Amino acid sequence: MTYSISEVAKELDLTVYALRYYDKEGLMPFVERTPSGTRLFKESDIEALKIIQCLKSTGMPIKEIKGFIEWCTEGDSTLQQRYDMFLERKAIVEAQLEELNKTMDVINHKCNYYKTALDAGTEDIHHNNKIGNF
Amino acid sequence: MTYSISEVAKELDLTVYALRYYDKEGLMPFVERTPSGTRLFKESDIEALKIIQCLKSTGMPIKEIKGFIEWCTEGDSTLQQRYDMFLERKAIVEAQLEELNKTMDVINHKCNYYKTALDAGTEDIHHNNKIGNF
DNA sequence: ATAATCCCTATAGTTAACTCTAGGTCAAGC
DNA sequence: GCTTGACCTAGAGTTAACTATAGGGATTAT
Repeated sequence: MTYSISEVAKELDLTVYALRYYDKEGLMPFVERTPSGTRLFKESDIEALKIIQCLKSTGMPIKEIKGFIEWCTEGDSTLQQRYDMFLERKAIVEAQLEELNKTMDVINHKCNYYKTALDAGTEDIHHNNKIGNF
Repeated sequence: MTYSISEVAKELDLTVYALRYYDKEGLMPFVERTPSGTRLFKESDIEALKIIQCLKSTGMPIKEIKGFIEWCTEGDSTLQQRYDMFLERKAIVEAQLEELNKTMDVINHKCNYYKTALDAGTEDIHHNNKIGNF
């Protein structure tokens, strides 16, 4: 069973344009074609695209993802590089989580700040501990 | 006590170019100038910039942040909007955290996958449960 | 008093990741 | 056999957020 590019786009919630762009950038060397050139996506291709989306969501640029895909096509000789890459990604995501949690703290503070001000009817309630002009 | 633009840039770990760009985009209407036009940053300005950085880190575009800054200059009549905005940001950050945690799960799976393959010397160890071409 | 070093504005250039258009092919339905 | 709709490529255009350059003014160090 295979899927057309528009079916895959719908499934992964991205555009047909984006998929063709990924292909052009070398992220999909595994996708086969009909004799007339139409892409045929297998189930495993969709799984591969999900990994690509995962890497993208960590902030990895497409050119680096391409490098990873190339390692994959080179077989077992690149296992170490690929392992190291995922360890590095793990560290990056850990840092992002930490950052995002700090951001959440600030946002929560601001929610409380504005809740209090709104209840009081004025921001002046935060007179001296009002920071940063707002 | 005031700070120069380059001192603020160093403190907040961004470039002088970026700070001037933010100013041009209307994010810093509160920063004062010397008679000759040099920006003078107060402690409260730096705190405001930290909030701006926080909002940016949630993925909020600069034009929207500008809207928030404008509300701030309009006083208590915009308290409700500002409160709603932070509630919305909170929801967004919650969703981002959830996404990032899912990403982390996938990355961890891949770390295990490659650790196992590396120990075995070959990716073939994952024969039938190998998904997505890698 | 002059050179170095900071500051300024205005504006042009950069980059990533799409997004869209033009022009064409191909398979299915009427 | 012809229209319709999905597919294709090549290449131009878009957008956000900087980043850099050119040209000039002010302050500090020698």
